[in-house]
Amino acid sequence: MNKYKHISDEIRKRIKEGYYPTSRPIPDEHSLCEEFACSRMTMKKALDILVAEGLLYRKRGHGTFIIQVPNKDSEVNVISEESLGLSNLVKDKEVSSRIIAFDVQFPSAQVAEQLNIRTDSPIYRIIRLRSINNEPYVLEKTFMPTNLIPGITEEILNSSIYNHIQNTLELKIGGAHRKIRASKSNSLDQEYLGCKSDDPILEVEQVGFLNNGIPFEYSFSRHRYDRFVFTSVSISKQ
Amino acid sequence: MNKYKHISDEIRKRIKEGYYPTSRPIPDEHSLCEEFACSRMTMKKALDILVAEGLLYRKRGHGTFIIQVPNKDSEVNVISEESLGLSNLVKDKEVSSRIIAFDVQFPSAQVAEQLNIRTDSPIYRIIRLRSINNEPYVLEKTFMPTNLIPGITEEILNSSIYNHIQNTLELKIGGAHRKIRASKSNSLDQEYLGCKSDDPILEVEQVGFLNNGIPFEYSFSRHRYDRFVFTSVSISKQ
DNA sequence: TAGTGGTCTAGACCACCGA
DNA sequence: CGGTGGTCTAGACCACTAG
Repeated sequence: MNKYKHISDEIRKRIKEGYYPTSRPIPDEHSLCEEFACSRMTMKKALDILVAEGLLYRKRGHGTFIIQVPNKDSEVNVISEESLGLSNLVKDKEVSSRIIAFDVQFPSAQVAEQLNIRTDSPIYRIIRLRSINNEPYVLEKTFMPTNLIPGITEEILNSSIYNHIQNTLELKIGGAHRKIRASKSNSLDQEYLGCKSDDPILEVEQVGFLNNGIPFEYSFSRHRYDRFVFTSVSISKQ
Repeated sequence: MNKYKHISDEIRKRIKEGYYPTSRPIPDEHSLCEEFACSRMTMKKALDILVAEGLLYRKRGHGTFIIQVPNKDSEVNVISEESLGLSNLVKDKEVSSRIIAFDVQFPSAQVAEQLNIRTDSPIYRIIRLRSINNEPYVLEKTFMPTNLIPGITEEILNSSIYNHIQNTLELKIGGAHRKIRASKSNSLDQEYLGCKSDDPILEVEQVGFLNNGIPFEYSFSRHRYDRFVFTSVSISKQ
C-alpha cells in the first residue's frame, strides 16, 4: 500500500467518525506530516484525494476544512468516479442477469469507430436484462471485440463480465467515457423493464477502456427512470 | 499562470494538433522535463491533468500514450469536470434567459438542508427559461441564500448569475455535487420547453459550493431530451 | 539489463489570510 | 506579521515492462 493512500484512508476514516470537529480546520499540513512521518508533498497527495472526493476543501492562508453534504438515497447511486461493474457496485443486494441476445457479429461503422477496430474484426453482441432483488433494473446492450475479451460464455454473462475481465483474463480496467441522456422507452424497454409506454429512460452510453488505453467495450445501458440516478462530484481546478 | 498549467496546455494543444504520433508513446518524462525546463514532479503534475481529462494514459515501464476517442456531437455537451455556468459553456452561441419567477422566500426543509442553512434564513427562488439561439434549452429552478449571494437583480438574471458571483461578488466557485436522472415532463416543461406530453426530461439536481466549501446554490435543471447530453470521463485509480 | 513511470524526500520560495 | 496552503526543485529508490 502506498504511503499517501494509507494516509488518506486514515484521515477519511477520522472524518467519517467525527474525530475532527467540523467547526475548525483540521490540523495544518506541517503537523500532519509530523504525525504521519512523511514529507509535505506526500501529505498533499493524500489530502488531494479527499479534496477530489468532496470531503475537504482548502483555503490558502487559512486552513483545510471538512465539507458536510447530506447524502441519503434510496435509489441506486452510481458515482462517476467509481470503478465499473454492476455486480461489484451493489454488493449487499442480489444481482441477476437474463440473457436476451448473445451472438458474434461484424460491427457497424459506428461500433467499429467507438471500439477503434475495423468493421471486419468480429465482436460479441450481448443484450442482458439485469435485476436487483428480482426487480428489473437495467437493459444493457454491449459490444466487445472477441479478440480482446475472449472466452465469453453464457455462464459468465449470468454472473459478471467485469470479474471475467479482471480475474480470469487478468486485464485491468482504465476507465470510461460516458454520455448520459434521457430517452423515450421503446418496445424492448417496455417488455423487459416493465415500464409503461410514457415512462422515460435514462440511457448511459459508455466506451470502457483498459489501463493500456484500448477500448474493450461499447455499451448502452437503459435504466428505469424511477430506480436510477447518476451521481457526479466535480471540483474546480485552482 | 502556473508552470504545470502552462505545460499541460501546451501538450494538450500538441495532442489535438496531431504533433505526437498516436502509434508511439509521447516523449518520456525525463526528456519533457528537459524541453520544458522543469522538475519531474512538475511534469508529472502537468501530465496528471491530461490523464484526468482522458487524453493520455501511462504504463509503468513502458511509456505515456495518447488515447483517441471520437467525439463528434451536435448536442450541447456538458463535461462533468467543467466549471459551471451555461453562458460560459457555449460561448460561440447566443444564450438568452426569460424570467418566469423571481422572489424571496423562506426555504423548505429540503432546500434548507441542501444549502446547510436554517429554515428562517431567506433565499432567492428563481425560475428561468434559458434558450440557445432562441431554441428553448433548459428550465432552471434555483435556490440561493440571499445573505451569501446578495444583490441579484432581473438584469443579472437576464445575463449570468455565475459572472455576478465570480466578477462582482468576487467569490470563487469550488465545485458541485450533481445527480442526473430522467423524468416525465410536467405542464411547466411542456409550456416553456415546448416539449410534448410524452417527451422525457433530463433533470440535473445540483448543489454548488464556493471554494470555501459553503453551498451557495441548490438547483434543478430540466433539459429537453433531444438537445442535451451529460458527458463524464472517469479514470480508475487502480 | 536498460528504460520507463510511481513514489517519496527535505527543503525552498511564493500567495494569501487573519490579527 | 506569522501561519496557512500552492508550487517547484533536484535528487533518490522502487516497480514494472520490453527485448
